Parts: sequence; C-alpha cells; structure tokens
Amino acid sequence: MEELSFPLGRSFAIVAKKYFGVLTKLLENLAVERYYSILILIDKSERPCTQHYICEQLRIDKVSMVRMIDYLIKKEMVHKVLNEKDRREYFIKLTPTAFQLMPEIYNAVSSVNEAALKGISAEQQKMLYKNIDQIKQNLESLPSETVYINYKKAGKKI
Amino acid sequence: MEELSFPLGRSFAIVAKKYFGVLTKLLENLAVERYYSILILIDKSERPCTQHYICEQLRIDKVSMVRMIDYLIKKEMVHKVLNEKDRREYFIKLTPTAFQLMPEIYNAVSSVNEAALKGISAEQQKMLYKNIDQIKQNLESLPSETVYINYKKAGKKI
DNA sequence: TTGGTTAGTTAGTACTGCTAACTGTTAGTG
DNA sequence: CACTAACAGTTAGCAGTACTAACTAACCAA
Repeated sequence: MEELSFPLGRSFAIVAKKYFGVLTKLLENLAVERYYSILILIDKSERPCTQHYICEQLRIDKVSMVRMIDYLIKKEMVHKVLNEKDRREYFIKLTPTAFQLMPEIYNAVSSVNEAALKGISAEQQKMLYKNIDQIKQNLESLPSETVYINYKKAGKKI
Repeated sequence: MEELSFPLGRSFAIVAKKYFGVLTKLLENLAVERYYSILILIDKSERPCTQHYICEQLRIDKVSMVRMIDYLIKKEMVHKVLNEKDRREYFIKLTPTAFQLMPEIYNAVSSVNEAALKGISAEQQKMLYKNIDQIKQNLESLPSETVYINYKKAGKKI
C-alpha cells in the first residue's frame, strides 16, 4: 500500500475492526459482548462518570450513548445514579456483577494489546502510543464533517 | 488514557473516524463523497481490479462492495467490464470523469495525511506505517468474530 | 422571572456488515 | 462427458450505530 497517496485513515479503520473482532471473540462467553471501553473508562475513572463525560472521552455521540447505557443496564453491568447536586446528570456506576467481570475484561484487553503489538519493541510501542495521540490531536484541530463509525458483532440470523 | 488496560482498537477507531471526517469535509464539493479508497486502489493498481480483489485489499465484505460500486457507478466514477477470460468476474474501471477528479482526491488525501502526521518526524512516520502494518498482520493471524465498521457522511435531513 | 444553556431522551433516517439464498460461470473428478 | 464443488457477484432482509431534530427537565446568569 502506498503511503502518502493512500488514506491513512483506512489503515486505522482496518486495524480497529480487526481489533474488536479479536477482542469480541476472546470474550464471547461473557454476559456482555460490547462496550468494554465504557466499562473500563468507568472503572478507571477517579470521579463518577456522567454520560456526557463518557461521550467526550470515547468520542461517541450522546444519542448512541443512551442506547449503549441502556444495553449495559439491561445486562446488569451498570446503573444510573442521579446527581443530587445537578439533577440533569446521572452518574453511571458499575454493578457488583460488572466488578466481578472486570478482571476478565482487563485480561482480554491486555492480551489482545499484547498480541497486536507483538514484534514491536517496548520503545517503539511507546512512540506508537505517543504518535497516535499526536495524530488524534492534529485531526481534532481540523474542520470536519460529522461521520460515524460503527462496530458490532455480526448479527446471527435465526 | 492508560495504555495496557485500555483497548488499543478504540484509539484506532477514533483516529479513523476523525480522519474520514476531515477528508470528507475537504472534498465536500466533489461529486462523489465516499469510497475514495476504492478509487485510489483502482487507479494505483497495475492490473484490472475485480470486486473480489478490492474487497480483499480494503477488508470490505463483498455484499457491501456491490452497494459501493453501485454508488460509484451512479456517480459515473466507475463502470464494470466483463472479464471475457472468466465470465464470473467484472473489472472495475475508472471513468474519464473519475480520472479528472483523481488529482484533487490525491491532493486532499496527501494534505490530510500531512496534517495528521504533523509534528512527527519522517523517520517516526516510517516506523509508524511499519508498526501499523505489523499490528494488522498480528491481528489477522488471530481468531476473530466478524464485526463491522462503518463510515458515512451524516445524512442531511430534508 | 426570563431566556439561554446543558444533560439526557425519543423518533426517525442513512448507512454498512452480516447471513442466507440465489444466478451464472469455472474447474475438478469420476 | 456429466456431475459436483467452488467461486464472483447479486439480492433481500436484519442488526446496529451515527446522525439530525425536536423534546423534557434542570441549571444559571442577567
């Protein structure tokens, strides 16, 4: 694939797609089969997470976020807690069920990350993370159309 | 964002999404507003491209490819030529209209690539491409669920 | 109090990936 | 040569996500 004349974004898209395919496969036996990033973000966060905050961090629009949180609630992974200080907001909290699953999720994520980065030196990995962050910042400072990106496990027809 | 405990794929997805947003914005006046990668692949390819070949190269499934090619035909960017040596196949060829647009598309792609990579040394850029390729290969050698990834310009409501 | 902003929701549209089933063509096997 | 399997591409329909637009409820500042 030529470099300068080919859309860089395409390579990123292919990697992203493959990544989630592998991660989903690895966690296929879990009760929840999507939105691990949301669970991890909540788990890692120092302060309670509102939907707005999750949207910002993961670059997901707020309408989709409603559906994702609904899904996670249905799966009993999270619940909403009204913020009494600002009654417009809800804090999204992990349930005990989710806490139990987190180690398995972290394990899977780490092992997919590791598998993905195989053959790349620790130093290069560090640079890679730094460069991806730089690219993200560069792109976010530019004018853009709103486009969307979707990941889902393939639906199984009955 | 923590590194090892956070899904690497999420960063790639965010970059991919932003990238296509910027590229689409830059080319918003063009007659065609999607699938630049397909046009570039065909243009760059030494030999005629079948749909199957394009699918393989861009990791797009064949059913979606039918729709994309239909779109590009409707926009008069490509046409199909039956391969007389193997009448199951069609070669997808650029139209004169597409040829005229290609310089503009290459320009936009190059400038978005350049903007995205700003602040990253030429040497680091080379490593980045290499590392992304490595990650792609690593992931493709692993078992995976089939997931999908979508990009589209946001629909404009009438 | 009023008007603007914000967090979250709902309804409806557009798009892509999937499965499944299909046509027509090619290639391999007995 | 006939039969079967494999393959390129198509069609129909489903699932899922991003979008816009319009909405509710709550907050905030003048």
